Amino acid sequence: MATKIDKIFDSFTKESIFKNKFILQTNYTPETIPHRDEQIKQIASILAPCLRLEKTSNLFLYGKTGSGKTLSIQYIKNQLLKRAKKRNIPLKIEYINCKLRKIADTEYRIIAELIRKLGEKVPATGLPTEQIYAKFIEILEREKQMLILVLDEVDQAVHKIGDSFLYNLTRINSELNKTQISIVGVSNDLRFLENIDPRVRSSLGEEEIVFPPYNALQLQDILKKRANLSFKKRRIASGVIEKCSALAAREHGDARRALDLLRIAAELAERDGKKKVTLDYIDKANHKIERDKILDVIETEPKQFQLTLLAIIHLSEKKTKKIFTGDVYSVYQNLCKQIGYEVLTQRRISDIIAEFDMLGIINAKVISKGRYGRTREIKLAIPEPLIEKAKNILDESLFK
DNA sequence: CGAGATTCATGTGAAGTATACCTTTAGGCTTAA
DNA sequence: AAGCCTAAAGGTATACTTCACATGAATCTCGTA
Repeated sequence: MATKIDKIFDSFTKESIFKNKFILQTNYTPETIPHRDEQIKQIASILAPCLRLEKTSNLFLYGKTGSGKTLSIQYIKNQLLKRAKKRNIPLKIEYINCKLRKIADTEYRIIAELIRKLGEKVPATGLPTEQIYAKFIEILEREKQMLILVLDEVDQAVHKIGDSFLYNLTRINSELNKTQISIVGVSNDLRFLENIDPRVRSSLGEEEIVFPPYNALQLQDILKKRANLSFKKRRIASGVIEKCSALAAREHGDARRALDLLRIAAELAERDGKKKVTLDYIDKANHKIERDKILDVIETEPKQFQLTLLAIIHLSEKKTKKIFTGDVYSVYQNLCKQIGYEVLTQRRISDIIAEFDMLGIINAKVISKGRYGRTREIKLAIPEPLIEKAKNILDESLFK
């Protein structure tokens, strides 16, 4: 045992593959952002007036995951803040990711989170939403300033809670005297603005910028630049970068995916005590990412959600037949009785199943079986080899 | 045979309920003058 | 009398339930050729 642990420590104290691992991590904002010059220029010119404390147009950014939206807006945020600081301009830019559950997935929570970012405390519940807005406005009115509000993944929030909060936000300017507020919406869904309140659409979509996916060559370029900074010399076998790019390009040009692949591959190689990242580690990394992503979601889900998922897993193991809501519900009921959990109604389970669909853990489609009614046709979207692990996690968290 | 009507199993929206938590307020107790 | 603490009152957000109506194609019904 001791020797095993020694080995692990050895591989870490021995010289590392990395020179600076941080550079490959997802929250790192690089000095330059290749292949996004056009977009950055556009965003910059749209947001520039805020340096003169003029209200800028609201802005909307579209693009698939890993196409550089968040990165670009963060980059510009930093640049603007740097300048603002130098010249003492009261500019604030707040970034909120609307997808985060329990943090920013209701109107109340979004505003509350915003207030917290501005450095004030608000209770998690109990206040009227109206009052939260009032407090928000009050904070803004304390001094003359410019606020740019970045709402990442707004489509998620709107899908869950509707677009009224966007309307309220766009309207808030009319209640402000000293401060002006601009909104930058970020969305993965290209058709997002089509389905929302026209008033919001015209206000929020004053300017729109599309981020096209990176192609394989661009991905390679990005990876090379980052790899040079992040790795020591000659630690990457030939073809590794190319393979990462190719895999990520297949996933609609997701640069984040490409970087994760490279970083995790290197971590795995390092853990094995290797000095070079070779091609086979890319495959391992690919599996690991997929696994971690799914298992992590499963693990952090609330109990009732986990029970529902377990019911679906049981069903998908047993029979190859299609799974319907009714089946899931009866298995779920049995599970609840078995473990001694409270049984929720089918209405609620229906919603929970819909949420799993959104998360991509399952694929569910509403179908009509004619004479035999209407239901969701459910398919588990967890890769075969992961199902056992998923089950273990669920058992672990439910049965103890 | 084909057009409508029917039917089933559940989707889906609206309104209601329980719970946890917040602020306000009134009363009671302590304290200092 | 002023100050402070506490508990009750009154209010909200959230997760869930209840109620009621909407769906939509397979199947049934029945008039017609």
